[in-house]
Amino acid sequence: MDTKQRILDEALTLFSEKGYANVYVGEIADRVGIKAPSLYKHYKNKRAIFDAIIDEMNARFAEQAKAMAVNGSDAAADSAIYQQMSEDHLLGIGRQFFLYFLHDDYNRRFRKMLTIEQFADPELAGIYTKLYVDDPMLKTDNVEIMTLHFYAPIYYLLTICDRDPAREPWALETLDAHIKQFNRLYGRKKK
Amino acid sequence: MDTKQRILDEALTLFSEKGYANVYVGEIADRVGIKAPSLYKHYKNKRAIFDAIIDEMNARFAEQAKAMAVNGSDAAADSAIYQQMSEDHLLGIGRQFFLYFLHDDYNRRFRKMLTIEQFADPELAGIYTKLYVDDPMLKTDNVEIMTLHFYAPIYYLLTICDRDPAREPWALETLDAHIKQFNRLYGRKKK
DNA sequence: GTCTATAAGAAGATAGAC
DNA sequence: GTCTATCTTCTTATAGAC
Repeated sequence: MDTKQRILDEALTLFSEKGYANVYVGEIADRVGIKAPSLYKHYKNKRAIFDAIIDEMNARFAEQAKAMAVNGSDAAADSAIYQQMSEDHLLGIGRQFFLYFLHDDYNRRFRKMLTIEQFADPELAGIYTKLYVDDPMLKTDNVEIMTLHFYAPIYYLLTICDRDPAREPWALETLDAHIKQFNRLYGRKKK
Repeated sequence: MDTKQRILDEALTLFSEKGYANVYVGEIADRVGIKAPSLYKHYKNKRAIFDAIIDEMNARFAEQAKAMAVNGSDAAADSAIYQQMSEDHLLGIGRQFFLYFLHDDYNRRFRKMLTIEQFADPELAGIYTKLYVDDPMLKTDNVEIMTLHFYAPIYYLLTICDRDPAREPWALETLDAHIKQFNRLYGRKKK
């Protein structure tokens, strides 16, 4: 990875742990293995590093959305989507989503950074809401509440683990129990 | 309100909007109507203001918990608690909880401040988890998932409104729809 | 592109008069 | 308890050599 990208990477790590204001350029430079002034050959100033992270993220998620769009836009089938899935399939989807977002380094750091910075910058609040509210929710027909009932507990468990990673085993148990119960309440297929 | 308390109040407001590091002592002093150095007659340093907020919060919530304990510790009845309630009663509980936490100034500001600072300080993470995970959850018998299904969507809607207050009307509609659906899935009494 | 040296400014905190 | 003046430290950012 080139220096310019490594700066972004280390900066994101630090921002996600301490927040933008608590991270000093010298700290980022240290981690990259250069001195602070060298960093200014790659980025105009500290804010430009932050903005570059946001830009990169927007690009990544746009790409992800494009890939999703292939199979995710069949609105007519939405209302039946949960009933048609087997419990095992639902469990798989839940676990996959949960573990991916929890452990994928980029997602985890970016989510934590947004959590910290959301109230200071309306643009960041908008990005957060888009990623964790608007994008995941199926709003067609009457499935909005069903999706809320499926998704909100998963989101809730995710934020708990972000705060306290030691709770992950409990969260995974709870996640499974949640989805089984969800399937009992909403589902038709039993296996 | 005396100056010492007003400092706490203005500091909490600022911390909840911008985070600890982005708030300057001079800014707090300005809002109180004094100069920064005067502030040091009331608190040893900036951190002491923050700590005093945490202490005051701990005291408030401890008191609140004591009041709750009078009627909230009947574990044996927990498993039936949701079934025995009418839909209107459930709706009332949900709305009351949601609106109180959203609009009570102290709760709102304190929650936002914790959201911002949680990753920088394990103690704050612990407080957040205690307030929004451990305390609200009934862990007795098999009600844990049922409570999760009732509570997680409410918590989720709360965080959305913290980020974007304009979504409150939508959140209230969604809240009602959630609870009605919850009651349909879990409840027995219909009115 | 990286370094050392350093400027420029911000922010926390203290001294001492009133 | 509040003020003005000031100190000190920290942090961003630039200058200029290599």
